[in-house]
Order: sequence, then C-alpha cells, then structure tokens
Amino acid sequence: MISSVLRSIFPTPHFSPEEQDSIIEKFTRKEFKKGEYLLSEGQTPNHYWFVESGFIRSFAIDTEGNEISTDFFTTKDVVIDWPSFFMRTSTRENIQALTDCSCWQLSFEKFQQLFHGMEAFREAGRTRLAQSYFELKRHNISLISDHARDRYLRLLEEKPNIIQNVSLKQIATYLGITDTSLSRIRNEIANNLK
Amino acid sequence: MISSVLRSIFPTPHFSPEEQDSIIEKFTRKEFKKGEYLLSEGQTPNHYWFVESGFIRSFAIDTEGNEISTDFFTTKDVVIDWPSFFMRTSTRENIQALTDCSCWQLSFEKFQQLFHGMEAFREAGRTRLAQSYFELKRHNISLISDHARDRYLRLLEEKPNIIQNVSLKQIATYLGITDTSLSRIRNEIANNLK
DNA sequence: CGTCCTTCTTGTCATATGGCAAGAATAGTG
DNA sequence: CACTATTCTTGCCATATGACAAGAAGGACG
Repeated sequence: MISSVLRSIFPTPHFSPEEQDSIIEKFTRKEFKKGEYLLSEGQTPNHYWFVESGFIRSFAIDTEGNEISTDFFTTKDVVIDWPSFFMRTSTRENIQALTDCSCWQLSFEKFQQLFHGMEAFREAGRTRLAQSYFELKRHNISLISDHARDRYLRLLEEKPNIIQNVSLKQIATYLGITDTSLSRIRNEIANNLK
Repeated sequence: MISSVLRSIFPTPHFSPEEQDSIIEKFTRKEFKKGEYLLSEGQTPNHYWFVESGFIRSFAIDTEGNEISTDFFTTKDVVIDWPSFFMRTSTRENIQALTDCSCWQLSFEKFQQLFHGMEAFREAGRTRLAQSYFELKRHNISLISDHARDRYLRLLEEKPNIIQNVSLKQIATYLGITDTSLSRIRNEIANNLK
C-alpha cells in the first residue's frame, strides 16, 4: 500500500529507507464515514492514526454536559489522545470524523515495538508529543490573555479550511465562547466594525 | 548522596535496585534561593529538576507583557518545560523559586543516556509527560467551562499549601482572572455569600 | 519597634460575553 | 424539488469579570 503521507511524516533525513519501510508496514489503512467516532469517552484506545484525508475533531464533555471542542485534525496530523493511549486508561475525549476520512492506523502493540526498538522513532514520537504540549499551552495562555476575537483570527490563520468543515458552535467551544458570540465577532470582522 | 525523593520517583516495582542506582547517580543536588530563576525566557534548557523541598512557579509573558502563571511545583514534582527541553529550542517559560529550594538536577545528555538506554526509564518519562498533558488539558477545559470560583476551589484542594507560598496575583493569573476578582471571590467564600 | 514596600481589599463604573428566543439561511433527505 | 431540521444571525437584557484607584493590612529590615 502506498502512502506518501506516511513517508512525509517519517522523512528521509531522520529515517533510513529501511526504517521507513519497517514503520510503514506496521500501519493499516482505515476509513471513517462522516459522523463516525474514532474514539469515545470511556474507551481505552488501542490505536492512533495519521490523517491521509478528511477532517476530524476531538471534544470533551464538561460538567454541564456541553461538548467542548479540544482540537481539529486534517491531512498529516496525528490523531491521538496522548494520556489515555500511553497510560492505558479510559479516555475523557471523543474523536469524531467531520467528513469522510481516510487514515493510517497503528496499534499500541506495534507502536511499542517501534518505540522501544528504534531510536529515531521514539525521538520523533517524543517530539510530536512535546509539540502538542506546546500548542496546548499556547492555547491555554491565549484563553487567559487574548480576546475571543484574536483567538478566532489566529485559528483562521492556522486552520483556514476549518470554516468549510466545522460548525460555528464547534469552533466556538474551542475558542471558549458561545456560538452566539462567535457569530457577532464574525459580523464585526466582516463589517470592519471596531 | 541520599535521596528518598528520587527513590520514590523511580519506585521499586518498576525499577530494579541496579536501575535505581544508575538513575540516581546521574542526578546532582542543586539549591536555589528564593526569587532565583531556574529557567528564563529565551534560554534553551540543558537540565530539568525534581523538587526535594521548596515551592516553585512557572510563568509566561503574554502579548501585553503580563506574567501568566502556568504551573506550581513542590516536593516530588518534576520541574521542566517539556517542549523546549525535548526540542532543544529556546523557551517561552520562566521558572522561578518562590522559596529557598533544594532540587535534584539531571542534564539533557544524561537524560538521553537513560531514555535511550533503559526501557523502564523511558516508559516512566513518557507517562510523566502524558500525565502533564492530561492536567494541562483539564485546566484548559476548566478555563472554558467553569467559573473562576470553581477553579479556585479546585486549586485549593489540589495544592492546599499554595496559599502560604504564592501571592494572590500569581494565583489569579493561573486561574485566568485578576487579583482583584480573586480577592472578591475569596471574600464571597469566606462569608459564605452566594 | 518604626518605616517602607508590597500585597490585599474594597468601591465605582466599564465591558466582554452569556442566556434566551425569534427569525433567516442553509443543508440534508425522501 | 419540496420539506424538515440544523445552523447561523440578531435583538434584548443579564452577569461575570476587568480597570482603576484608594485605603488597609501584612512583611521585611535597619
């Protein structure tokens, strides 16, 4: 099975062709239909994925029962709930396909083989997790310091195609506001008010 | 040098006595005076620490130049900025001793030896990072969903000794509010208003 | 033990965002 | 292609929290 996406995720300078092959052969192709869940709250994940095509979101349920979007994923992104995958615990997250998706799936077992058997693989994995941590903290600080408007504008820059794939409400909870407020913010921006 | 703290961080069921010894010998003792910085924005960290005694906070500077507390550390906690430590990049964080502190320090180089040389060590490290990620995300969702009052009460439960060691202002920015608002919240709680 | 400096509290008013509800627009479906 | 169900917008008013400033309280230090 050919995957230019996987090769670009484990690129040549850091991985020898043999290493690439032994990584890629451990992945299997997985398709998800729009609306389908890759992972649901309460489950203990046995896999994670890289996105070949499609759009995915993760969300958690807060104390009031509201869905709070925690992240959005598209081509080349790793789709994983780090804590539950590594700690083998049940997750608080839900991960749902927003469009039909095509992904590359790796089992925990195969992941462990690669992680403990190949130095380059664990360096890359560690870096990926550290990068996710960095972005999560950045979002955190932004929630504290920035106005909703600024958060929205930055999200648009970073994920321009989010508009076509994600409902206002789902974007709003990611930004920490209501869909009503986000609608107003969009209106202000469109009309160049403020 | 004896350290019951380090032994409890790399505990017996998961680490053989030999492994414990080979880990612990790589740490050095490091003392910090109240107010001293373990890490400053712009630096690339070459070490991380476990706290033996004392109280430490980390903070970032936001776009307006305000200090935003990102975490608090005390005995047994790992003090590290994961992204910059692993990615060998300059950090956005500042880490400062709030009291005189005694820590165990590990260099990046020695860390790498342990990480790539000892399976139990890298499992433990990965778990620690995953756990930090989990708590960061929980804080994130709390910033979006919970009232400041609830965040404050939870912080008090989780770190009861924070009050003795950290100023209101530093706690407030962690909670995402101003010190003024936190003062009012404390007043409400004390007088059982609301 | 008095002085100074930081931290904390409290008052007044401002503002960002929320809650609710009604209509408008859009998309999904037989 | 009509019908229905979401999703999005907009109005009105409520509320949590912020900004600023003045005083009170608490700690550090000679």
